[in-house]
Amino acid sequence: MPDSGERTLAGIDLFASLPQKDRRALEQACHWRKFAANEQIIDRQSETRDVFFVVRGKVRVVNYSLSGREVSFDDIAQGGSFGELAAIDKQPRSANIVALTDTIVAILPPSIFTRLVTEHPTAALALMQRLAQIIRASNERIMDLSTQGAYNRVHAELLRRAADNTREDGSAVIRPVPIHADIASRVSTTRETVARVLSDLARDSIVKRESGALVILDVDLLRTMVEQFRGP
Amino acid sequence: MPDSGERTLAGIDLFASLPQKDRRALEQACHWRKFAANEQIIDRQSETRDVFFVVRGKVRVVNYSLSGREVSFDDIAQGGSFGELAAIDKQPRSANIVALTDTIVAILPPSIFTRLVTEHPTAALALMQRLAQIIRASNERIMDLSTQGAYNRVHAELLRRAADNTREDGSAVIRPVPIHADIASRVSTTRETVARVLSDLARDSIVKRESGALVILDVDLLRTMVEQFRGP
DNA sequence: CCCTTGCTGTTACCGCCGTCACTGCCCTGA
DNA sequence: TCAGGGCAGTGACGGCGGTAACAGCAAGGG
Repeated sequence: MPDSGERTLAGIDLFASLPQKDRRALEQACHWRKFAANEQIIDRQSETRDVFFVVRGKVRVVNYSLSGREVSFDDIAQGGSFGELAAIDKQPRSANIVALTDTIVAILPPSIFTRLVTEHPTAALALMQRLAQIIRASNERIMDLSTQGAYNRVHAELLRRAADNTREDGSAVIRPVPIHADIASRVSTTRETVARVLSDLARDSIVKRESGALVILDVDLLRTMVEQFRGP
Repeated sequence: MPDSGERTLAGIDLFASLPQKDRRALEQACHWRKFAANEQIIDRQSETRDVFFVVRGKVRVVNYSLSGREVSFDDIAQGGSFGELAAIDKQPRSANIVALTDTIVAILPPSIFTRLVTEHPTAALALMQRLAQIIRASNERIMDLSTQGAYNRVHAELLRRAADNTREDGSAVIRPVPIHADIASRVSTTRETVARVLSDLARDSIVKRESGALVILDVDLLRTMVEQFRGP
C-alpha cells in the first residue's frame, strides 16, 4: 500500500465536521514536513505562529525548568494538532514540541488558520472544545500537584494509563511498559520515586511486570488507594 | 448617579468588539442576578451550562481537595466572564465560583451563547484568546509547582501582585495588604509558610508593611532571587 | 463595653521525597 | 562477540516545608 495518510487532512480531528472541499483547500494551503524521532518541532519562546497537524506519528508537549527538570504536558497522537495558542493570541510559543516517533505534520500559516475559524463556525467550536479540554486537564493537574503526594500522583497516573484497557477480572494492562522517567515527568517527580512506587506495588501484588507489559492486578484497590489517601 | 453598569453589558471584555445592537439583544436575553460577598455562584460538578458576566464586583475561581485544602485558580473582576467551559463542551462545571464582594452578574443561557460565537467571529476570537490566556497561565503554574519550592512560589506571587504598581525608585506597592491565606491558596502552600516568607523578607529589608499596604522595597532584588534560585 | 471572629506571627517537630551514588540488566551496533 | 548506552532498582542522607499549637491584635457587633 502507499504511505497511508501521506498528504491528506482526512484524519485530523479538528476537521472532522468540515466539508470535503474545504478540507481539500486546506491541504493545498499546508506545507508538509517530516520529522525524525526525538527531533524538535517547536521551540518554546520562538516567534512563529503556524498551526500543526499530526498526520502520522506522535509528538510530545514538554517544557524545561531553568534547573533542567523536564515537565511534560501532553502527548499528541495522529489526528491531533498543536501550535494553536500562538496563532490565536499572537504570543510566543508556550512550550516545546518534540517528535516521539518519526512524524509527518501538515503546517498551516496563521492567516489561513484564522480565516478558517472565522468562516467555519463548526471548526471554531471544535477548536474551543479542544481548548476547554486542555484547561480541564490542566486544572486537574494543578489540583493533583497541590493536594497529593508524589506517590499518589504516580498511582493516579498508572490508573490513567490503564484506562480503557481494563479487563473483566478487574485487572488492566499497560503496554508497552512505560519508561519510568516518562511517568516521572508527567507527574512531576523523579525517576527514582516512580521505581520505588512500582516496587512497593509489586511487593503488595497490586502490579506485576510481564513480558513487555505492566499488569495492574487490582484496579479497584489501586483506585481506592488514590481516593482515600487524601493528600498531604 | 444611578447604579452605574446596572443592566448593561457595555463593560464586558468579550463583547468589546460587538456591534451595539447585538449587545442590546444579548442584554435582553440575559437574566440578571445579585450575589452577596462570599456567596457561592457555581458549584463544581453541577450540571448547569449558563455563561456568566461580571457586571459589577469580583469573583473567585476555586476548588477544594477531598482533604479540604483550598486551591484558588483565578480572580475575575468587573468586565470578565466565567462558566464558558461547560457551555462549550457540555461537561459538568470544572470549578466553584464564589463572590468576593457583592456582585452583579448577567447570566446567558448556553444556546444563545453558542449562537453568539457561531454567528460572530469576533466574539469567537475573543473567547479563544481568553481560553488561550487561561491555558498559558495554567502552564506557568504547573511549571512553578513542578520546579520551584514553596518559598520561591510566594516570592513570584508577590512580584505578580506588584506588577504595574512599580515606582521609579525600584519599589512597588501592594494594596491592600494581601491576606496570607489567599496568597497561600494561590501558590499551593500554607498560611504559615507565607508568614515565614514575609518575615524573612522584612528582616532582610526587602519588603515592609505600611499603613494598609505592603511595600516591596527592592523589586529587582526579589526578581533575581526568584530567577536564580533555580528550584528543587 | 466586652466578646467573638478573623488574621498574623512564631516555635518545635518530623516525614516525605529529592539527591547522590551505585549496581546490574538488556539491547544494539561495531 | 563485546562494548557502551539507556534504563531499572535500591539504599543512605538530609532538608524543605507541612502540621500542630499558641499567643497576640484589630475590628465589629450585640
